[in-house]
Amino acid sequence: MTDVTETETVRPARQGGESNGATRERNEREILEAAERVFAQYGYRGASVQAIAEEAGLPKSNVLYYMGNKRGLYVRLLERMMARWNALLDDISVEDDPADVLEAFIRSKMQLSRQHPEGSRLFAAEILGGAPFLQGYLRGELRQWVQTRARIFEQWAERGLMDPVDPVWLIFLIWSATQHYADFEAQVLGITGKDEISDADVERITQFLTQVILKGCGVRPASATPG
Amino acid sequence: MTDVTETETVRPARQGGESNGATRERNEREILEAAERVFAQYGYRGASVQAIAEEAGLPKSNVLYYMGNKRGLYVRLLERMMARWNALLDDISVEDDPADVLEAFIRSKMQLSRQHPEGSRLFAAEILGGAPFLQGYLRGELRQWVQTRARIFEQWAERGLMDPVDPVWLIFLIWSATQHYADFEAQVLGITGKDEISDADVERITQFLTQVILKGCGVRPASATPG
DNA sequence: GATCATCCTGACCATTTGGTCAACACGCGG
DNA sequence: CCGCGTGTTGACCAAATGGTCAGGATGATC
Repeated sequence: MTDVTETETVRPARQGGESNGATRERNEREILEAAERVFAQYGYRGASVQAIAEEAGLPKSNVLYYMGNKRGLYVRLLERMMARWNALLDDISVEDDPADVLEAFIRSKMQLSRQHPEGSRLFAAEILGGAPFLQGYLRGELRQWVQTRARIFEQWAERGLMDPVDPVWLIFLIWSATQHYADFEAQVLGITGKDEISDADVERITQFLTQVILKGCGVRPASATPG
Repeated sequence: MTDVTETETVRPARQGGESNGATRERNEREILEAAERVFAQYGYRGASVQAIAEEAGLPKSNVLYYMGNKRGLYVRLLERMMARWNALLDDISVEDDPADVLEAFIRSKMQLSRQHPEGSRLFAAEILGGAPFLQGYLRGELRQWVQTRARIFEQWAERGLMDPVDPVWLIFLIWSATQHYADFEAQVLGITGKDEISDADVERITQFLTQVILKGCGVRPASATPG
């Protein structure tokens, strides 16, 4: 044991102080990202803490140290996703232009799927499995949000600004059409033969959806040149 | 053995002959149904053979006896679902009326989601996880099917029978909108407050989607009264 | 009544699961 | 130098995982 070429084994990334909670912040971020990928791919039951740990490049014990347990980690991810979702649901009014609102709606929803595909898939997997953790959210906040919007759509219809379509199903239509490109990405890629969905594709799809849906419910496109 | 109230312990469902393969048929059907539910809810990794067996009311060993192993059972379910899918994809021609074809497309896809919600969710979960078992199908058969249809849509557009929208994205739009009511059923129920989606609901949704999508891509509704 | 094909299933196995815990590393303020 | 708070992690655990297998049950056929 005189030859000392390998005294310490590997040494962990960083221990002890490192000023403030920088370590915690960094590791938590890493773990959350990894967990989002794994949960999105395998669902809650199918994902293993071990797999998440490997994806994050940490020992399993370390993941548990930061996140407590699997369930807590999962819930935290769901809440983060719901927060992102809520963030883009700003208020609208009857006075707004339907075309503007619908286009913004489609565009922002599309961007959410684009910027957080794993989060989108995580959400989808949760709903697919019967939404065991999100029942409350669906029947509460989200339901309220939908009803508020639906009311406005109805008023637009009364004012002749759009066809009298069922507003709830219209919202579902927009959700499904936009969500599709995150959740069913594998299908989209397989069929189109692409190996990724480019920014340009996203823009074209957004315009396609906007065009078809606005026209489909009788909304006149916003006049780009007023007067 | 004169008093015959409980001679044999419990007695399995049925053993031995039972004429032909009736037992096999019945048990396989039972297992496939149960497995479809469980896989749909938890995904491939998350589903356990034990859970499937309990759902089917059989010992785990029995499930393995009939199905060989988990993977084989899963693949068999996927293939069954693809067969159902293919069954409704009859051929269309450029000479057909776009409105008829699109409406039939939406309606049959909606019915598929309706009649086999678990199968739909199973398929969705598979795609969500990156389609590890369905890569071949997506890049082969399904891709061909989409391209054939797309060609026809383009020809319709050239003939002025519909707007020149991208046909592939139109197909994705219809898929996503219809699939949504199976895959996101929990969300739909949570938000609408219903406890099930009725036949009447399905009919209304079908008509809503038909109306919006046909109008949205400039297809004139089929003239119910010719002349 | 022996043979056979089919069916049934408890016991068992190696591996993986989520989770706990004690031991330890580190820097800082006393 | 001694705690102390924070971070790290291998060893360990009971339970569940997918899968095997031997032993037995049953009815049809010869």
